[in-house]
Amino acid sequence: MPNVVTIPPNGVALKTSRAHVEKNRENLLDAASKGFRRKGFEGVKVAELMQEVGLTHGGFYNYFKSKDELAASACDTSLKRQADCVRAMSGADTSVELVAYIERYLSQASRDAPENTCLFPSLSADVSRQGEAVRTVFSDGLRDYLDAMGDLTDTDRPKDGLPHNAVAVLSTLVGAMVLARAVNDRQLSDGILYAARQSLTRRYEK
Amino acid sequence: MPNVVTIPPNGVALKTSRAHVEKNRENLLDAASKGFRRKGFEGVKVAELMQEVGLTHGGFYNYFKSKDELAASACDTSLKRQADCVRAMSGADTSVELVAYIERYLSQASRDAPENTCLFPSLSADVSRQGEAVRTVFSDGLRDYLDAMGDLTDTDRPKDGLPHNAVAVLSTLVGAMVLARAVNDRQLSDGILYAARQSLTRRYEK
DNA sequence: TGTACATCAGTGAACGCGCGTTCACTGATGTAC
DNA sequence: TGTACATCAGTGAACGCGCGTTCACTGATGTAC
Repeated sequence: MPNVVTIPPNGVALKTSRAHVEKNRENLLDAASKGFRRKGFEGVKVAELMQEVGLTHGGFYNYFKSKDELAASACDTSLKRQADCVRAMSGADTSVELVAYIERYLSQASRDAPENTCLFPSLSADVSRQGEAVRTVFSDGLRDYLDAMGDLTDTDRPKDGLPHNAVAVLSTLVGAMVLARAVNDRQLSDGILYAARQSLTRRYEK
Repeated sequence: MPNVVTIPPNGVALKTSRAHVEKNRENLLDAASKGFRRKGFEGVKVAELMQEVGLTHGGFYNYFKSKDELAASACDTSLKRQADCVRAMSGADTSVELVAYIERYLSQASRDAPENTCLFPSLSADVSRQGEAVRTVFSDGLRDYLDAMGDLTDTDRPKDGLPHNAVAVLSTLVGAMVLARAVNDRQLSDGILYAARQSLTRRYEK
């Protein structure tokens, strides 16, 4: 039964097949982004992915030219969302929001749910071994993210340069999470998160 | 011509075949460690690796039970070397040595030569998706490394706990390097290294 | 509004390649006597 | 010291599996008239 969604994911019956296709594409990008973050680029299999969104593997190429193109698209979408999320924090008290962000970022919950959290710790190493398309998307996304974070961390920053504090903060966040995830030993992992959290929040509290 | 090394790598003729085997094993571990750091675990192929040390693929299993076991052994060896390297720094002026270490760690040369530098940025993400053997080796290695670095960064530290400053420093080092390597854009990459370097050295200079 | 046709999402078998691993075999090394 | 034998590093063909990608085909959708 092609082109039929019995129980549409969003609870609303899909009117046209064009909307249906669009929805499938979104589901694919979403499932891919989650999969990539949890399992890495090579850990995501095209056939599995298609099954996840209720299709068979052959149809994949109606949506993307290749797995590489999917990777680039999925990264692009997720990176944009991330940067927007940071930008949305430029509220009243940036210090409070920043500290909250740091604590959420380096929480045990985030460590255990890479598929729902920041791309940088889970995918950066993979990206460095990917093709130019993915790397370019990633570079743009990172620039954008740092720019957004710079509004919180770098009060007087150079016009064209990088927000240095944002770089330092993100580096610590990413490094701590990367190490905490690699480690086998719960106590060590928790300790790494805790120490990094302390170091960062001490700098930005009040 | 098995068991014959015409031009021994170290310039000294190998006396016995037992020494020969030992040498091959060392070469394998070394080549594997370098390969893993540059190309990731999946990027290293058994056949290529064996060719690199002048053997054919079939012989691999005389040395290791599996590719996984190689990964664990290679990580173990390299991690021990790393920690020793940090321990060797506990000289007269720790501050100077630490700053020099940071600057070397976050240099462009290090970024461009992952195969010769710290395992953590290049392999941590991979390790989190590896089997328990590798992860345990990695955890032990990281603990050891942090302990060594703690002697430089944490003057009064808790007996059994983690050296917090060491965790913070290493996190920043790792995160910055991971991001700098992922990025496609030379200028952005250099900027990340520079900003992270500044942030860290400012903290430990004098 | 109804009909004929083109388009295209979706299917699943098949392809082709890469790669970890196995295995029968070779020949050198080292040892027992 | 010399000889016979066991051991084992090394070889390369072959296996088996997984996976990205292709392709011929189906049938529903959407459009032209």
